Amino acid sequence: MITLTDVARAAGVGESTASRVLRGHGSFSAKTRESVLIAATTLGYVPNRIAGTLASTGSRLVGIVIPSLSNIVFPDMLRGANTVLVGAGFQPVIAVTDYELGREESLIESLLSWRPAGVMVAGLEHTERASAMLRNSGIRVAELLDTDGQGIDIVVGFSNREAGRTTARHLVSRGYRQIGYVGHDLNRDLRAAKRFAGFRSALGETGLDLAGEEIIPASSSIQAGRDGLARLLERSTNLDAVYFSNDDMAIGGYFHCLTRGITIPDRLAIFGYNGLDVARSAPQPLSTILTPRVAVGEMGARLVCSDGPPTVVDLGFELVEGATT
Amino acid sequence: MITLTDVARAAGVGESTASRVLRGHGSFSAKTRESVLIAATTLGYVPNRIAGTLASTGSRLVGIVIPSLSNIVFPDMLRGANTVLVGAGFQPVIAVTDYELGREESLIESLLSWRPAGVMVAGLEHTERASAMLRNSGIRVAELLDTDGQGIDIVVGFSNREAGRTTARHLVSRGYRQIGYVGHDLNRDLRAAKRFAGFRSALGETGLDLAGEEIIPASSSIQAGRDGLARLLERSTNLDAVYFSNDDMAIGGYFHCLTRGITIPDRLAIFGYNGLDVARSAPQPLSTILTPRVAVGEMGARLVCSDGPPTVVDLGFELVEGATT
DNA sequence: CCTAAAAATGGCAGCGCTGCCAAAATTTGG
DNA sequence: CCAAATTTTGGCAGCGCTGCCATTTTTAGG
Repeated sequence: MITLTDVARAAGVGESTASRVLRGHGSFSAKTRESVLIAATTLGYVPNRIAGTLASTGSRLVGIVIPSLSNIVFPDMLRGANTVLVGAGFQPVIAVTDYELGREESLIESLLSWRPAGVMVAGLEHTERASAMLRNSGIRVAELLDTDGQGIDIVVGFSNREAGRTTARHLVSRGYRQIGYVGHDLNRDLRAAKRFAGFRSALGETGLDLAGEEIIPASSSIQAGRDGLARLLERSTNLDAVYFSNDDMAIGGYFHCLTRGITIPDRLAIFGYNGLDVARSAPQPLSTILTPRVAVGEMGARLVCSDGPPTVVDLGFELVEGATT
Repeated sequence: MITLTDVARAAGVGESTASRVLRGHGSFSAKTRESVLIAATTLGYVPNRIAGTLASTGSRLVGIVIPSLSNIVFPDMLRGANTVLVGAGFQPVIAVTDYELGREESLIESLLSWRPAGVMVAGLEHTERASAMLRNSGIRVAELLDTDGQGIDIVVGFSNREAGRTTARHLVSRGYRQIGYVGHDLNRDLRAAKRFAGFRSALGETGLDLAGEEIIPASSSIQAGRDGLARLLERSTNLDAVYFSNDDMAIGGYFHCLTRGITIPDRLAIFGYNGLDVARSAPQPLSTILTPRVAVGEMGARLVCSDGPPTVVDLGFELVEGATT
């Protein structure tokens, strides 16, 4: 493997000179520059950032911890973060927790051992030890996609609880009274649980109660939404609206209605969460809450790369009145 | 920052002993183990893998280069790779090229500077220099999701060309004769271009010609498929089937038909590619080619972590007869 | 042409850890 | 109880690079 020393020798200069040329740091003559560059190219030199990082201080790595890659929300956020990070000269290192806090803890530990410049993690809930590690790491920590709780350093997101509340108020104001819920595993998806909690509480404040609920014990999917709604409607025949834990589930519900010839929104209203493309482009655009996922990733990345005091940024959400309520 | 030396001193042992205990390598007494572990915990020691990697040889990093995070195909593949990689003690480092070969080149360069244990990259097409860097890197290189071409080391995927051909033969055997195509930017998505090429050539072999095509210059999306089909049908009114560049596009087309009351498959047949959930769970399951994306990621990761001769693994694909042809 | 200031350069000590090796401690077997 | 075998341990030289500093070369100014 070609090292900087090899390049320096081939170019007939000292290694620190070669290093300066290759990094464009400090001063060197045009002639020197030339010969070093030629030597590097000729030898096919690939710098060793491991060594570079150890020698200097601070890597250009940023750790990103997300629960899943299957739920498009996280790739979306990742995309926003990636754009900003790469633009600022950082490399993302991703870790996927599968919605398990224990795994999150060990992944965070492992990420920190790479001495990243910062860490971005989805959500505010972590194990005691994970929180402690993040707090003591001495690097910037951004917690994303949720503002319902106490953050460590940087928090960028929106209130899931409030999203649930907003949905409930919307449905009630539209005249729906027999409202059901179809959701997925809430023990793992803590943010979906917060939405549901907000939804129930706002519903309660209007004097209403949930007219039925169906929670499937798996992760969210279109098929799960289809099956969930089918089961719910078997039990609760008089529903006039259903709130789904997210758009995937809601689209499944929508498909179920199409299949069964259930008229939307007259016979049944449907409301989702996320504002996915598929929801927007459906024959009847889904009524949903549009979340700024990409923007959260961008803003989180921007803040992680900067310094400043701990910050909370609420990017809000937007209720999209589709054709299903 | 706490170093191994600090831990060793606190535990009253030498640093190599502390290192052995912490890594569970070599031999040490139970008593020593105890005191080192206590010291490490007390001090909140976080190992520095940068230093560790430099001192030993070879990192536990694996670079993954993909064109996009928006197209679910890549997160799917990533998921498969991630599972295997993490299971084998590796950390993925991802880089997103935005379908630009030039950017791919510089990302590969940057990844290699982390001295990864291996690299996984989507596709077989790279710039001259990127190929050279990969070839000379001395590490395992897996090229994924495509087998139509010459690989560098490990190739895991399936033939996109053949997928296109299979689709054409299927449509023809089903009796369709006026077949159109709706696609997205083929200059960037090389694999979609290969499918289209295969499709056309197989169609030609049966004596047929494409009855119309509409290529939108943007990346694929449901809305693009909707708009694309709408435009195509304006021009070519007598089509009996349409092949879409992928399922996102096809679902868009499906939605267009639902909206316009175009009966599927009687008035118009629709065929996609990928086998996405949304396609499978739609009221009329989409006829499509199911690709083993997750398995490709898994297998690629497995091979990248092992040693052995250069290999090509064709994982094939499956034609799923839905309700839209 | 000489001196002072500025620019360019090279040497070398680490960064924190691992791997090697020799030394010390312990166990085994007779 | 002792020698031999085995286990445990610590010292130290790097891994390849950067940052500091001293030295050399060049340029500027008189």
